[in-house]
Amino acid sequence: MATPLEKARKDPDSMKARILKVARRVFGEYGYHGATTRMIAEEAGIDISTLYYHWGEKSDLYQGVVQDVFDDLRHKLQEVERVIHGRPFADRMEIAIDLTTEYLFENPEISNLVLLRYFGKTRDESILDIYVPDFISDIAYSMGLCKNKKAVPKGVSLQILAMMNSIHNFISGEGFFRSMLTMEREEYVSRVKETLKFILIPAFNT
Amino acid sequence: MATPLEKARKDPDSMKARILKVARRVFGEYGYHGATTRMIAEEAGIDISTLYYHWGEKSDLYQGVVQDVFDDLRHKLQEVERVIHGRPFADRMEIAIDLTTEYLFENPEISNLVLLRYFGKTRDESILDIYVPDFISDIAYSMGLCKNKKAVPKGVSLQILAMMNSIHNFISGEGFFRSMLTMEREEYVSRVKETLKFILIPAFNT
DNA sequence: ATGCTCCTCCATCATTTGATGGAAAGCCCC
DNA sequence: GGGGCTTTCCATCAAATGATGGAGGAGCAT
Repeated sequence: MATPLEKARKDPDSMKARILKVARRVFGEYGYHGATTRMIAEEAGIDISTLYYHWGEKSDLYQGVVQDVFDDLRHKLQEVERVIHGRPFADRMEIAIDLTTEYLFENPEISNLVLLRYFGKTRDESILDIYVPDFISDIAYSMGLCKNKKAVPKGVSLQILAMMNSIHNFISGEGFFRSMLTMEREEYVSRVKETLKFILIPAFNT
Repeated sequence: MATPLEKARKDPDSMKARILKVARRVFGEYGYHGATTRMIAEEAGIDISTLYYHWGEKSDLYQGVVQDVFDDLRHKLQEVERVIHGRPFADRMEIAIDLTTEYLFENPEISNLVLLRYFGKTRDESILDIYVPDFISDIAYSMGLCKNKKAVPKGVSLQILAMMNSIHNFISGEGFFRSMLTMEREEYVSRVKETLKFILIPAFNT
C-alpha cells in the first residue's frame, strides 16, 4: 500500500477508485481543460469536495489517471506478448492486432488519453513529466526488431510509435470516423482490424 | 467577399486575419478549452474586446480556424497531386510523403487541429458539425484506389485515414516524441519521412 | 470644421471553475 | 454510550474566463 494509486486499485469499490474510473473517461473525452472537477464529481454521483478530499488538486487526479492508463496498457501488451510468443511471425502480427484492438475498443479512454497526452499541451506547466512509454522497448523486442531491450534503435522506436498510434487513432476517432462513413459499430470494428493489418503487416513482413 | 473568412484571407494584414493566424496556433497547441480568448488576444498584441469585435463568440473564431485549416490542407494536397500526376506509382508515394510531411512540419498547427478535432470532444454542443474531409476522395482517386470520386469504398476511406493520420501523428507529437528519443529537429524530420515510407509504401505497393 | 464610419481599448459584468472550511453523518473500538 | 477517526456534503470564496458597453480616436468624405 505504497502509493495512493495502488491503494485505489487494491479496492476497486473504494470511493477513490470509483472517482478514478469516472475521471479516466471524462478526461479522455474532453481533455484536461475540457474536463471539470464538477463534471467528474457529478458523473460519480458525489459532491465536488469529496473528490478533492480523496485526490487533492485536479492535476493530481489527472496524473493518477495517466499513470493508471499507461499501466493498464503496459499490462495488456505484456499479456498479448505471452499469447503470441513462439508463433510464426505472420500469425503474431495478426493476433497482436486483433487482441490489442479489441481491448482498446472496450477501453477507449486509454487511446483517448494517450493521444491527448501526445498531442495537446496544457496551460498548467506542472503537468510536463514526459512519461517514456517503456512498453515500446517490450514491443520492439517481442517483434524481433532489436536484440537488447535497453538499447532500441531510434528508427525502430518510431516504427513502433507509428504502429501503436495507428491503432489508437481508429479507437479514439471512432465517433468522428464512424459517423463520417455511416457505419455500425460492428462493421467499423472489423473494418478497422482489416485496415490495420493491410497497412502494418506488409511493412514488417520482411 | 462573401464570407467573413474569405475577407480575412484576401487581406492577410488585416486585423481579422492576424487574429486568425494567432488563433490557429493557440487553438492547435492547447485545444478548444485549453485556449482562452485572452491568450489569443495577448499573443496578437491586442485587447480582448478587439478580438470579440472581429470574430464574435469564441466558438465562431474556432469554427473559422477549423475551416481555414482544412481549406489550407485541401489546397496543399491538390498541389501535391498535380506534382505527382503521371509518375510511376512508387515515385508518387515517395514524393507525396515528402511534400506533405515538409508542408505540415512548417505548419504544425494544421496537424494539431485536425487531430484534436478527430479525438477530442467539446463541452460546447454547438461545435459539432462533422466536417467530412472531402480530400479523402481526392487522395483515393489520385492513388488509383477508386474509379469514382463520388463513391469511395469505405475500406479505402479507412486506408486513407490511416495514412493521413500517421503523418499528422508525427507532426503533432513532435514535442513529445523528439524529447522522448532525444533527437534534434533535423534528424527527427528525416527519420519521420523514412518511417512513414517504411510503413506506408509496402502496403499500397501491390 | 463637421459628421460619419470603422476600429481599439478601458472598465466592468456574469458565469464558470478550482479549491477550502466547517458542520454533520457514519463508523469503530473501548 | 462516548470519544475519536474517517468520510461526505453544504456553503462559500477567489480567480479565471467569456462577453459587452461606451468612450475615445483615426481616417475620410462632404
